[in-house]
Amino acid sequence: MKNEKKTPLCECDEVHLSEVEDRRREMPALEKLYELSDFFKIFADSTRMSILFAIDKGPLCVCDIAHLLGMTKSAVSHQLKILRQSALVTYRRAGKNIFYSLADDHVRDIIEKALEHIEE
Amino acid sequence: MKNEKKTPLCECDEVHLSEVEDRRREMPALEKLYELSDFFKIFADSTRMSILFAIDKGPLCVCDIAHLLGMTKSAVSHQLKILRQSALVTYRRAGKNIFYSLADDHVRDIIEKALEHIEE
DNA sequence: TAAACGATTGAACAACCGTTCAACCGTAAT
DNA sequence: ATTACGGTTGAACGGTTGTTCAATCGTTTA
Repeated sequence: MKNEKKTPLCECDEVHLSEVEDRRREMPALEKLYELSDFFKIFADSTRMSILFAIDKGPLCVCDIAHLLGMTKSAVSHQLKILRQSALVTYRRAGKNIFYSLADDHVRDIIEKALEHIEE
Repeated sequence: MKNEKKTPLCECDEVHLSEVEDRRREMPALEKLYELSDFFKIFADSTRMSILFAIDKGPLCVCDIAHLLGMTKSAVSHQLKILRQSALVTYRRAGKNIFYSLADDHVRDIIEKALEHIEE
C-alpha cells in the first residue's frame, strides 16, 4: 500500500499541526460545505434576486416578470427553472399563464439578514 | 423626443400592467439588488465557505488553512483576498505568519440560517 | 383541427471565476 | 547583505454560468 493521503499540500515547513487537526475535526463534512455554497449560489445572481423580490408580494406570471425586469421571457424562464429546482418557488397554471410565487418564508429571512449586513 | 423606455421587452400581449407597476414601485433599487447578489457571491464558493469555517473557532495562518483544506497557499491566498476585500475577515502579522480571523459575527448568523434551511 | 400565444427547452456564444504557475514582496535568521 | 520562508500577485488556462436565438410544448380560442 502507498500513502493514503495524496492531497496537494502546501509547501510550508512550519505548520501549527495540532491546531490544524483540532479544526479538521470541528469542520462540517465536505458534502455539507458544497450544499451550503450551492445554496448561496442561487442568490448570487441579480436576475434571480430580482425575481424573488418581484414575486415576494404575490404571484406573477412569466410575462409579468419579464416586463418588470425588462428581460425576455426566455431568460426569465431559464432562471425560474433554477429557482424551481431549488424549491425556492412554486407555480400553478391558470389558462395560458403560469404564476410563480415564493415557496418558503425561510428565504425571506435569509435575504433580510443579508440586507441588514449590507446596511452596515 | 423618442420613446423613453427602450428596454428589450418580452413579446407578450396580455400583461397584468397595473399589478406590474405596483410591484415596480415596491422593488428595491437596482443598485441594492446588485449589492445583495454580490454579497451572496462571496459565500457561493466551497473554498471560501471552508475557509470561513476553518477560522470560525480562532485565527489561523495561511499555511495552516492550506494544509487544512489540502490546497496550495496561492489558491487560499487568492480567496482570502476576496474575503478581505469584502471585509469578512481580518488579519494580523506575527513574524513571518499572517493570521486570519472572522471579522464579523453577522456572518455566522447568515450561514447559520442557511444551514437551517438546508436541514429542511 | 388549426391558429395564437404564453412558456419551456437546448445549443451556442460570451463573460465570469477559481486554480495553477512563476515571479515577487516582507520579515527573520545567519 | 544574503538566504530562507510565509505570503501575495498577475497572467493564463479551463470550467462554469447567464443570455440569446430558434424550435417546441401546452392551453385556449376560432
